[in-house]
Amino acid sequence: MGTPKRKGGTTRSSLIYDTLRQDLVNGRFKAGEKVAISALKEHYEVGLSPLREALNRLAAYGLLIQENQRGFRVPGLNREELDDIAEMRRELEVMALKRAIERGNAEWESELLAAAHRLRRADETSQPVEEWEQLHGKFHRTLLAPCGSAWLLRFIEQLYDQFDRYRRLAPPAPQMREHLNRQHDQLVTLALAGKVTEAQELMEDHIHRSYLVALGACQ
Amino acid sequence: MGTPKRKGGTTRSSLIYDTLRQDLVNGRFKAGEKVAISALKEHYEVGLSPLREALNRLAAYGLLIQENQRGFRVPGLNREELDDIAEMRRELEVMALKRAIERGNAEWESELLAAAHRLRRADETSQPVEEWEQLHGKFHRTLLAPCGSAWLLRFIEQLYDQFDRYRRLAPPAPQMREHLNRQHDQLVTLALAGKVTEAQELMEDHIHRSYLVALGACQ
DNA sequence: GTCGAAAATATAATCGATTTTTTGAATCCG
DNA sequence: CGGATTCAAAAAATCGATTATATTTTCGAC
Repeated sequence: MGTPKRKGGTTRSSLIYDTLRQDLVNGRFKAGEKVAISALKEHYEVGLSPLREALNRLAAYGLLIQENQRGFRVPGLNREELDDIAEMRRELEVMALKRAIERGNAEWESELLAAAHRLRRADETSQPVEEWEQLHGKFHRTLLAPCGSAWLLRFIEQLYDQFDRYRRLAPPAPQMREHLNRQHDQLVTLALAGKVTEAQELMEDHIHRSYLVALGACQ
Repeated sequence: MGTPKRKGGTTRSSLIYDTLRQDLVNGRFKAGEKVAISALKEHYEVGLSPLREALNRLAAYGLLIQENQRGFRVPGLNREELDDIAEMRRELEVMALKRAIERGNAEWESELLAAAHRLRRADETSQPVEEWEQLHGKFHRTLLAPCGSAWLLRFIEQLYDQFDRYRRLAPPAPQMREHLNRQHDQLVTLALAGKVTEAQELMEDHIHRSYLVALGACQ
């Protein structure tokens, strides 16, 4: 019958992968630190096999560093790496934005407006930070989604995670944050109006300002 | 002493990863096919744990598709995907080439000449194809190596592998191949002369011609 | 014959234990 | 003392077996 016997088709490996990815991006592990596998095992109450599979995936994704025979380490935080990440994010997101604006359809416009609205509301009602982060990521993904390139989106997602490791660790900058929030709405306006160049310039500025905030994590 | 007691620090997991990566890029698995884990286990004479870790890495890298509770599949080959891969490769390699030319030093110039020479020689003496492929990859990596962005190089490497899945499967096109080989030397000349724009244009053409060859794998 | 349910089989995922390698401390010459 | 060497403890990697899930087959009712 209509029983919720719906199988999500999930696996311990994937669950722990998602959890660890979140925790790594959120800076819950000290940068540069060695990963104590058996401690994780205890902490997350998970077996060794699924845990190791998740760690292997995370290393291939770039959120961990794998060293043969000596396990996994959390990547360090340093300015040069952040420069690289921010620069690549800028290049790729600007590229994707152009394509998204040119290819986005009416359905996309609605979703984009909705995502921006939810983000704005979460900010005004000062929701828990994790809630806001979720909606923020969702907004940026929605904005670029119709760019037409699965690989481009994949790389951008990866860079976004890398970038967020720094940004979430940086000290709060309320004024800048407010400015960044306003830019989200401006991005929507320009995107819906089809103003490619202006939207691209705004995106550059948006990422640059975020970069300035994220820099605070490097000292 | 000079004893070859050099510790490679390798692991079964990494060995099987490298082997599988090679075999996947070389098209030794049918596209779209489900991966029979226990068959691989036998074939490569490896245990289940290291094998699964390697498969997880390959899925995160994009050479396999992981589906919870139903194992791994080899990605299919289709034109749209190839278009995406080639287009991204073009964008990113052109970007990297500019930076590499601007930042490459004398040491790089020597290595680039050497890599081009080895590639040319392998072609003239008709070495085994695997030898040539190795040197070809090495040449392209050397060309872009000093671009200064680890992430850019990482993405390019990934796309190169994806692209090669198609190219190596495509029927031979000796005439085009010869033209592509000449372009390698021209790329070196332009790069060493610091002619950024011309080198970029040549790179675009090079990737486009390779794309035309690779298209042959789609029918 | 065919559709659907239920048992049987095959495969994926996970566990617990073992082996291998690294790390860190203690020891031994020079 | 300093530097290498050995040994013990810790950690990583791997194995063999078990459990859970998907897939195939069988079987009975229509």
